[in-house]
Amino acid sequence: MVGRFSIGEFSKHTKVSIRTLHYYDEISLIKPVKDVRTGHRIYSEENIQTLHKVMTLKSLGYSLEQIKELIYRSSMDMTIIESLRMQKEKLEMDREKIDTSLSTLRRTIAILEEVGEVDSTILMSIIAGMQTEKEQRSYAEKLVDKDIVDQYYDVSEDIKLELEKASLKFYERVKQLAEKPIHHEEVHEMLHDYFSLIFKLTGKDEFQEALADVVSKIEDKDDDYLNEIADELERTFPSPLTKEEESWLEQAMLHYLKSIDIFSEGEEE
Amino acid sequence: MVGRFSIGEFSKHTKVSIRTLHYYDEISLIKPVKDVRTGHRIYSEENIQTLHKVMTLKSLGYSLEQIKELIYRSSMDMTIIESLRMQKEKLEMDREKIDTSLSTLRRTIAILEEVGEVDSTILMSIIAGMQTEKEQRSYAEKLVDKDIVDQYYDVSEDIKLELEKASLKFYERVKQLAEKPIHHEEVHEMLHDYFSLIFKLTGKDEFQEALADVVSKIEDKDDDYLNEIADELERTFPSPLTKEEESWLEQAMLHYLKSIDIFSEGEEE
DNA sequence: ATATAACCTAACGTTACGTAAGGAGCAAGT
DNA sequence: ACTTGCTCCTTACGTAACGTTAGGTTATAT
Repeated sequence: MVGRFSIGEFSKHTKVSIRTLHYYDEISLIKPVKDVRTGHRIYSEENIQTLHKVMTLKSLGYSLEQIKELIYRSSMDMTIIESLRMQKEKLEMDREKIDTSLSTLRRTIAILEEVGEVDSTILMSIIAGMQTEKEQRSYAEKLVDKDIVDQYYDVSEDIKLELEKASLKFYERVKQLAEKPIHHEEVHEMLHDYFSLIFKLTGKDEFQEALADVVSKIEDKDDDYLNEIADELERTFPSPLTKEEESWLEQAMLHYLKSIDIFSEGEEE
Repeated sequence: MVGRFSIGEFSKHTKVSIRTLHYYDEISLIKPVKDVRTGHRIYSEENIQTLHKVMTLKSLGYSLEQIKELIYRSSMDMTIIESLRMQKEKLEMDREKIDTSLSTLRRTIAILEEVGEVDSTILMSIIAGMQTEKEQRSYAEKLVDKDIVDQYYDVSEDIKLELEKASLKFYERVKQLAEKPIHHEEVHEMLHDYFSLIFKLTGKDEFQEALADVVSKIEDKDDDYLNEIADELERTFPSPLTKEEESWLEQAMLHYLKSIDIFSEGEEE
């Protein structure tokens, strides 16, 4: 007899586990002949071909259920091309997700290598920020002109890294100082450092412009709409600060902005 | 009471399903307080932060088991950087797989759009060939000089497509003609077309050179080794032809090569 | 008081197998 | 004749991260 294998031989030959073959038999994907007397499965040459098709489609990411449907038509016509296109789209989406995750991981690793140890809540919110950059952009475009948004987000990875490190430091200092009075010198220093860096990285004029734009855009919208957006923003991109720290920071910022005429002249150093 | 939510409120606020919250409670990932009287879960602000960390890490591809370990240390030290690196490597591997599958899908779709309908076995073996291009290269490098292998594989997608379409046609014709005598005119024509195209696409001289190299390399090795490789090759990249078609083709090729002096002068047209 | 909404626990379904557990049939060695 | 040992069989639980009933209890609205 040529081309008749026991399940063990078949498994060795195809490098597919016996359990897998049992399973494929069970779900009627590959049904070998059965020896009526012993109940043993007998595989043929044809089963090799079929198994090979299965493995091929599996490597393209198809489920066994889909494979079962595809495999038993003898000619691959226009129906299958649709299925291939869908599979392609699915994989393209998977790839995009992986790409953003990889970018996030690279940047996070870079940050940690420089900074050493970080409060986990803060780090997580930075990571979340990176992971949701695309969504952030769509949100931002609801509030600000697209070219301003582009200008803010289309910067080099290096600059992003600097900004992320700055935010990290900033949040850490907020958490440290949140007990102190808002007119304390260290508080002033912290805010000064933060704004200076932002000015340096995004350009002072540009930042002003964007800010002014946001303010004017916000004035146009009605409150309900703004509350809705604010709510959704909080959900999607939560801050690492507690409610108390948040309101403390708000006070401190107001005080700082009042104390120096922020949008007037050059900052020293 | 500020920041105390029922599970329904919490679910609406975070957009995480109630079932998921139940599950996270069950596996001790997020444990809200429980009203001792009613048994109802009561979520706090802190739970929001934790849930947010969970979602963030999940978006990076971590399992809930891994997340549980990562999440309850307050500072992210050098231990986590290792974990991030591993996750990065994992994603990079995933990405590579997806990329080869996408390339295969693109090429397959292109073929089907041009050719229309195809025998499924043949198409599958072409797809399998595309999916295993990398492995094929490593195998080829065992038999042929690396630069010859490179020369063969490092060609444009267009040329690859041409070759794949040619193989497809070729196999189809083999299956059609396999009954006929090997000296039949159509058989001669088929082999002529096939070799002509290969010569055109890879260059006749280059093909000869590669072939000669293979032959000389093979002569060096001992039979056991060659049989082993041949066996593994058959397993990994099976042909769409049956045993009979295969041996018919071998005869036909021998006849063809004898009938014309293949490596002599120019082919017409 | 009663209807309805919100909550609870328990448990099965999903995907593609891995991993025992327990048993049958057949050969070789003692 | 008995015991190993090998290959095969079926049955069935475990995995990850929930979705989806089902059946029962509590909270809120009328």
